[in-house]
Amino acid sequence: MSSRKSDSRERMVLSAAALLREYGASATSVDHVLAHSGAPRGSVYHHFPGGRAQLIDEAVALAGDFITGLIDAAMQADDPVEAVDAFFALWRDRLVESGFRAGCPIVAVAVETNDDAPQLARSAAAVFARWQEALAALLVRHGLAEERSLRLGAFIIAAVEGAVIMCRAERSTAPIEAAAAEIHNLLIYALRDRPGTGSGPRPKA
Amino acid sequence: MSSRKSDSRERMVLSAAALLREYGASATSVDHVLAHSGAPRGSVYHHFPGGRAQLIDEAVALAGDFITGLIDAAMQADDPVEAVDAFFALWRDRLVESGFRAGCPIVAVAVETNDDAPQLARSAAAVFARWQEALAALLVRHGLAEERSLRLGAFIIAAVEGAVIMCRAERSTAPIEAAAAEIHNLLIYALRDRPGTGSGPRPKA
DNA sequence: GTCTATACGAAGATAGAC
DNA sequence: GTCTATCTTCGTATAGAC
Repeated sequence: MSSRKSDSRERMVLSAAALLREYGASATSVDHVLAHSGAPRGSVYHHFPGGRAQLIDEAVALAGDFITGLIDAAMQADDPVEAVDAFFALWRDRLVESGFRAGCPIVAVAVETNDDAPQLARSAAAVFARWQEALAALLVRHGLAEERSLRLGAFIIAAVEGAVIMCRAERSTAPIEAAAAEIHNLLIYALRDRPGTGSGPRPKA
Repeated sequence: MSSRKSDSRERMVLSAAALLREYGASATSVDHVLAHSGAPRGSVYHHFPGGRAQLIDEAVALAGDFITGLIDAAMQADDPVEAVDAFFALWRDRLVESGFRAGCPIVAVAVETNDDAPQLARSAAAVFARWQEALAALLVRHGLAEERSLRLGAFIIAAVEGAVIMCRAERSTAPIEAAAAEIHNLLIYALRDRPGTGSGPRPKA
């Protein structure tokens, strides 16, 4: 090639995503990303002419795609209830492994974004929509109506995200385990009531 | 009295809470609070020797108490399902009235807080715990076991908070309405299954 | 693509007068 | 309780050399 491509750019986006997870959007400054990635300061605006906003935006897209992959993998389970259980377990493990420091990078951007960066809110919303569709597709495959499936998809994401915030604040897995157990119950009820099906497994205590 | 007490202090805490709701924790700077409240700059550290952290902390407590009052009022409904429906309606109305600008001030602090202000995470967690207890008390009064009631309390808060974040990002009430409908269903199932009770109302579509 | 240096503004916090 | 002035640090962004 005419010029050797460095990996600074990629490393910066990865670092930004990692910092978003653990420290939030405001704390994900250009300086911190440079320190975390080891990328050279001189090339920041060469790689990201849109400045910090572009960097954060790309980190949201990258983290969103990564988690979408995890969801898609979890949704391969035969039993839809098990699949959603696995989705919750994923987040619980992230919390525990990080000592309750790792939250959701998309939530961080969605919460801290204000009117002067409307693109970031749109990017976050797009990620949520993609996750919702992945969850809804699973439920549709198992016989639920599309409208109900989309509703449950949004609901599951809301429950996970809210629970992750609570777990970080109180440094405990209790909220996400409560959410997982209750979503588990609800899905069993929902799948049991679907047309043309005998009674399925009993809900948990 | 020996010295006339001004209301600058109270106004500053109120302004801080309002700014937390709409713009998040990082954007709730001392300057913005002063501009919003009209309080005099010279007396900030007279009223808040702990500086900005103390101001935010008091705003969390104030906003937390305010919302606790709203929850307690909603919980007075005879039917627990109606009570929780009212709780969701409360948040939905706040979103709509504010043009999807108002989120939850407690979540803002919980998400944006990092290791160098651990007290803020604790304050946020304390508010969540208080809300959880208020919701659980309602369910216990209507016959659910204490453990299940606390679990449902945490779950409902997680669902509300997650849904509010999604609603703000996509500027739509769909996520919180999905959460409200599914929690409604789940509560009907939970109350129907409680010991010594005939079948109650049917779940929504 | 990367370097150093720097401009510019915002934010938290303090000092000392009134 | 309130004022003005100031210090320091941090963060974004740009300039111009290499």
